[in-house]
Amino acid sequence: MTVRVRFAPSPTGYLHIGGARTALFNWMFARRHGGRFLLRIEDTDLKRTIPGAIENLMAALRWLGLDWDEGPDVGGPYGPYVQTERAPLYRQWARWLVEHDKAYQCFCTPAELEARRATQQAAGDLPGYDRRCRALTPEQVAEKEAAGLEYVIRFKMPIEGVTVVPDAIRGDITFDNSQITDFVLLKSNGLPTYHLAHVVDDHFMAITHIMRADEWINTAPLHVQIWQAFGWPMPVYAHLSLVLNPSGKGKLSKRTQAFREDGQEVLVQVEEFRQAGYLPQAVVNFLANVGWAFGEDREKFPIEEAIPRFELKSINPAPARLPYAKLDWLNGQYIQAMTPLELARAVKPFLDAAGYEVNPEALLTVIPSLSVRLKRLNEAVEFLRFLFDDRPLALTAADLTDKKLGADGGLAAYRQARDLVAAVEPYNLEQIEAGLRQLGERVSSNGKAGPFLGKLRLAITGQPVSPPLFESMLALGRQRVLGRLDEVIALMGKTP
RNA sequence: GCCCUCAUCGUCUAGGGGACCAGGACGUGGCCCUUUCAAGGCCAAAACCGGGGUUCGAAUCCCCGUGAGGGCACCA
Repeated sequence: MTVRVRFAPSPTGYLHIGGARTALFNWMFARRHGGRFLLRIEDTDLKRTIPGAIENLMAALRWLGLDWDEGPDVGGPYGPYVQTERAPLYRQWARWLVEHDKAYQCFCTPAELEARRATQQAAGDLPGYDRRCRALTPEQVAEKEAAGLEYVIRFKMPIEGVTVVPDAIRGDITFDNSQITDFVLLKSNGLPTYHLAHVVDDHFMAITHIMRADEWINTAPLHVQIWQAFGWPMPVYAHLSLVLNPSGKGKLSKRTQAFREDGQEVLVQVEEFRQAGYLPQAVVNFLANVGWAFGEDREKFPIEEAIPRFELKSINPAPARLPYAKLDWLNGQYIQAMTPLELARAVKPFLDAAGYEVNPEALLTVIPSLSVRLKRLNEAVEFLRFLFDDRPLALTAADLTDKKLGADGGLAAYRQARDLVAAVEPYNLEQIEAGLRQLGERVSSNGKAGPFLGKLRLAITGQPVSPPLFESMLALGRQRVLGRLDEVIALMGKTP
């Protein structure tokens, strides 16, 4: 039997990082077993559906490299893959349940239900439907229907006994049936709730394993009962642990912002990770380490290598916060592993977005120094600002002065550096470095080039943090370097 | 309130009765290297929630606490 799994998001928001992990685990499982991974859109909540969500979901999944074998866009033998397009199917099977005494029509209005819930709550009673329509006689039902009253279809949950939910990660979970009310299967607008829709779809789409988030555990007994009512073979359920807020308080939600304990906001939507300059390989690698481990004490790995090792039984059932700091480290590792050309290409869109005109040659010059420094691609913008921004340096003479550089604090040294830059031939890394290093050693009281080169780097880039001096000079070009040195000399000359 | 799940360094995890005075990674601290910032190298601090059992032996199995999370919708 071929393994068939699905990722079934509702288009009520953009793909968030927790959802991405659920998708990843399903995808890995499918790939591990040579099975099929399908994408199904669960859009039965018309009120909460937001425009553009499906496109965002698909784009995010694609960006992560989680390709689906069947889905709304690619089709497949079990379509359609959008629930609102399958509405007649759910109605048909809801009716079947009513006809077989497994479900019933309920005419209670939302207002009535809410009022009763309020009463229950006030009395400290167990909230939940009181099942009054379950006792309706066929005549009463016919009467209400004839009167044109709207109704929903509710499942006839067994009143007594227990329901066992087999879970591939947690083992059997037993629920008292008295804890579960008669849930709505079909809403009055004719669309199904999740409970009915997922069972019908997973059956007709021949799903073999359902990997979904922990939050579904409590309704799983209902789902087990629905499978049994239909008499359909039940797929394997595996409830993945929740991804918590970084603060550890509450689950990560796609609709709320998330904060760390120190109050700093963290990214939640997959799209935000892309915009912040994270690499998809890094994000996927990162996610694979939350709730699952590669083994052999290995944290960094291409996902392809993880696939053959992926097992349901090795999934950790404990809820986890996302270790965001580790993502930064991983991303940095992946950036370091890129070739200069790859990195240049990856960084370019971020520079473009900042309005920086990229001179390919200059960019390539500083790429090697970027490689070990960047944690996120978007950091290149700040780091390379000096290359694109010729505004006068926001520095004071004091910033550029060092006692070790003589009585004038270095003014003479800068003048010599200027002459050197003007004359050096050819203008390349080796020549620039040889000349300036020699100069630095000569002008510094301790005989080391360090102090002078440090100040010179600051003078030329104007940034406390930048690529190393010589690369920066090369990328800038001789004329611009001379211009900046003139600026510095003028500045220091004014305030001796 | 009721029900369900979970529980190893700050965080993510390895561990599935003796191989564990508990391993790795990130982060943190120190040192080295160094023109800034990084990267890199070396070193360090840092955990089995508590209490009972079971057993010759428990991080590993059971029970009870406690804590954290989830659920109790015509939302998914």
